[in-house]
Amino acid sequence: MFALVDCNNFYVSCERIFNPALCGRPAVVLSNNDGCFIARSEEAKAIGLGMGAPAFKSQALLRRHNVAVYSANFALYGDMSARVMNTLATFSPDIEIYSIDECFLGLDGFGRFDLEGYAREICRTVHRHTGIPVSIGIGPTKTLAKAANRMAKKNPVLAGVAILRSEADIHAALGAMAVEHVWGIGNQYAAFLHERGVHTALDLARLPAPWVRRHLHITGARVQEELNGRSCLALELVRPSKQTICTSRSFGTPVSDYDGLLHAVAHFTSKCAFKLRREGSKASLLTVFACTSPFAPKKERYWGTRTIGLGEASSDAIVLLAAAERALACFFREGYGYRKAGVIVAGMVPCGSPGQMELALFDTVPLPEKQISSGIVMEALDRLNARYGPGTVRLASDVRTGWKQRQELLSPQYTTSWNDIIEVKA
DNA sequence: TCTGGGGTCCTAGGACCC
DNA sequence: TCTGGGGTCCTAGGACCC
Repeated sequence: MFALVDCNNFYVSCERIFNPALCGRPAVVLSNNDGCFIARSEEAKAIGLGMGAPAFKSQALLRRHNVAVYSANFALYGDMSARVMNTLATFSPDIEIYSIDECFLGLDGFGRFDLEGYAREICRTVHRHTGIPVSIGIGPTKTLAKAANRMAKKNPVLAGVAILRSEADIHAALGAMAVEHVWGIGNQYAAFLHERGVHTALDLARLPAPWVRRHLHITGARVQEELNGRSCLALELVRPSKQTICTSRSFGTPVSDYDGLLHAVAHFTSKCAFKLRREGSKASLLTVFACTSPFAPKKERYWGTRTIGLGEASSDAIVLLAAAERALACFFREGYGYRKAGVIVAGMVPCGSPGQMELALFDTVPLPEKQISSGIVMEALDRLNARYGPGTVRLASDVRTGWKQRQELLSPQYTTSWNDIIEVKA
C-alpha cells in the first residue's frame, strides 16, 4: 500500500501559521510578479476565485470579500516544506518527496497496523510539529492513493483520511470520480475521453487495454493498470539528478534596452550555475530566451531564443555567463518591450565523471589547471553567500537594475532570515 | 496597466551508421 | 517495375505534473 500525504492549500497554510488572524478569512497567494492565484483558502475557493486565474480580473471580488492577498514567498514555503517532510520521514523508511507539498510513503509491512489510526496519527503529528494541515489517501497503487487523497479532501465526513482497499470500495470511488480528476489525465485526454463516452475513472479502468495503449500511449496505459490495482509506478526513494535546470522571471515593467535585459540574463545565469553546483552537475548546453507578453497585439510580439554548446561542461558562473551573453546578442531585437526572460541549462554531466575530462579541440589552457581555479573561485563564492546571505558576492553584471519583479504583498521570511524576524519584532 | 515558474516523459521523424 | 535490414542519436512537439 502507498500513502499520499498532501498539505492542504499549502502556501496559504504557511502564511496562516505566522498570521493566525487569517484563519477563517478568505486568503490567496499570487504567482511571481503578482499575476495569478496559485493557492487559495477554502473560503477563497467558495467565493469563486479560480486556480491560475489572473488576479487583476478579480479585483472587485477581492475587495468585496476582504480577501487577504500575498505575493509568493518561496523562501518561507520551501523551509516549511522541509519541516513537514522531515516529520513525515519518521513514519516510514520509504519516502518519495513528490512536490513541495506532497509526498508518497511506502507502507509495505504496515498491513497489520490499523492504517486509519496510523494516518490520523501522522496528521496530528505534522500539525503539532509545523502547524500545517495535511490530508492522507491510501491505496494499493500510487494512482489509487492519489484518488483516495482527493476523496479525503473533498468529503468532510472523512476528516482528512481515506483508504481504498477492498474491491468494492475502489469500485465505488472510481465510479464517483470524473475522469479528468484521475492523476495523469489532463485537459486534452479528458476532452478526448468524454467525446467517446468515457466519463468516470471507472469507465477508463474498464476500457479495452489495447485501445487505451493506442490512444493514450504508454503513460495512459499505466494509469489504467494502476486504476485496476496493478502497481506500475514505483516509489522513487532517491531523487534522480535533474536533466534540465531553468531560471526565468516575468518583469514588473517591460524591458526594452539590451543592457537591462543582459542584467536580468546575468542574474538568471548565476542562479542556474548555483543550482548546477548544488546538484553536483555540469551543463554542456545553455539556452537563453526572452519574449514579449503573449497577450500583446501580434505585431508587438516576439519570442527570441538561442542555444549555445559550451564545448566542455561547466558549472562556473563566469563561463556560463560568457555563453549567455553570446546567446542573447544573437537574437536580441530592438523595438520590443520584453516581459520575460530566462536561462535553461541542459546536457548534464555529473561532476568528476570521465565525460568532463574531454579536452575541447581548440583549447589552449590545460584543462586541469582551468578546472582547479574555476572550482576554487566558485566554492569561495558559494561559501560566502551561504554564510552572509544570497547575493552578498556576485558577478559584476548581475545587478538588479533595468528589471524588477512586482512583489508588493510579500510576507517576511519568518523562518530563514534574521533581519526579517527583527523587523517583525520591531 | 495587470495573465507564473518550474519540471518530466513519450512519440515521430529525420539524419546518420554498418 | 524493380531498390534490405538492422540499429542509434537527436530534436521538436505534445502530453502531463505541481
